[in-house]
Amino acid sequence: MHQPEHLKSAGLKSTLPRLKVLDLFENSKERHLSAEDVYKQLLNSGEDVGLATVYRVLTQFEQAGLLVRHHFEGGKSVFELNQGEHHDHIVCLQCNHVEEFFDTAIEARQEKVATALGFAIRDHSLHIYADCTKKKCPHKRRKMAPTY
Amino acid sequence: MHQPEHLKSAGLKSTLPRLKVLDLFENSKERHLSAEDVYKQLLNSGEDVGLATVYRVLTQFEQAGLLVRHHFEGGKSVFELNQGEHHDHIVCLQCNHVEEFFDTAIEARQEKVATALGFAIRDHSLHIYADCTKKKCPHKRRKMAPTY
DNA sequence: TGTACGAATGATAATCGTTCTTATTTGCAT
DNA sequence: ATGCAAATAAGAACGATTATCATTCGTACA
Repeated sequence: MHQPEHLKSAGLKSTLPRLKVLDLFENSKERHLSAEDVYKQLLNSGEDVGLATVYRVLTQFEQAGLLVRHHFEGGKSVFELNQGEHHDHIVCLQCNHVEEFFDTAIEARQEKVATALGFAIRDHSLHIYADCTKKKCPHKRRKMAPTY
Repeated sequence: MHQPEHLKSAGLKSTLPRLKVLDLFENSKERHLSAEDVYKQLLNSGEDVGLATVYRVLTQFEQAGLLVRHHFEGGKSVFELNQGEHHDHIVCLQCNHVEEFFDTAIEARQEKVATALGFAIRDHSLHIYADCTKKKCPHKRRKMAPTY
């Protein structure tokens, strides 16, 4: 477990809540978690964290570059581990599962378009909302609130 | 003024608040308005509408296909007239002005990617957040809350 | 042209995700 | 060990949005 170094190098004290949150993202089945998701999972694991702390920690991790924040439809922020390579998202409308993809052509065209309009891209988000074409959606249907 | 027909054909009674909101979108300088924007502008015009009504009407118009809703960063929904042709958005980080664009290559690649992953696209949103490359941002700086 | 009835409205309470406040606890350098 | 700044938990506060409900309005029909 090399997490304490992650935190230190990010200029953050190595505290229990922070370690737990980081651990959750590194070991959870779902890559994409909302604050509420993180909070509930920690409570279920017997941890005693406050919701406010979860929000604070997630924001700090985002600023430290450990996590990436996404705004899918539905009003709540969703976070995932920052593993360097940028990617876009396709959200299954049946089960809310998130698939990641990266397309060089799309990225390149975005640069071209922005340049043509006189802008320098700082960030972008491309979300595709789609239906599975398979007869039975292979993604496990979620009973709880969508996690994205 | 052919608005009453718009409403009728959408299965909506032609009421004063609805006419006023539609009129605002058709005549406002800004294409992109939030619920709060609409509410304030109507109040400034001397109309006596309730905020709840504005939210209700905007949602109905979205469902009727008269308006399109966008979720830019910042937590609030922004609406614009639905004029048929889909387009994506580039948001100026200096002034929050929204520029629209459409790129066939990007659209095509999205289809390709989705198909390859076994999805049928139902909707998508591409938001580019960028800085103006001109020395002075040509877009009027907003003093009020961002309208996008 | 009036009228009745259901739909639409405005005021306000409630909800949801998130942030702020504050008293208390914790990490860690000394 | 000890002190102090930083971090925490609990809950209040917040902004955007939705729900509730009594009142008003639009319109089909007499």
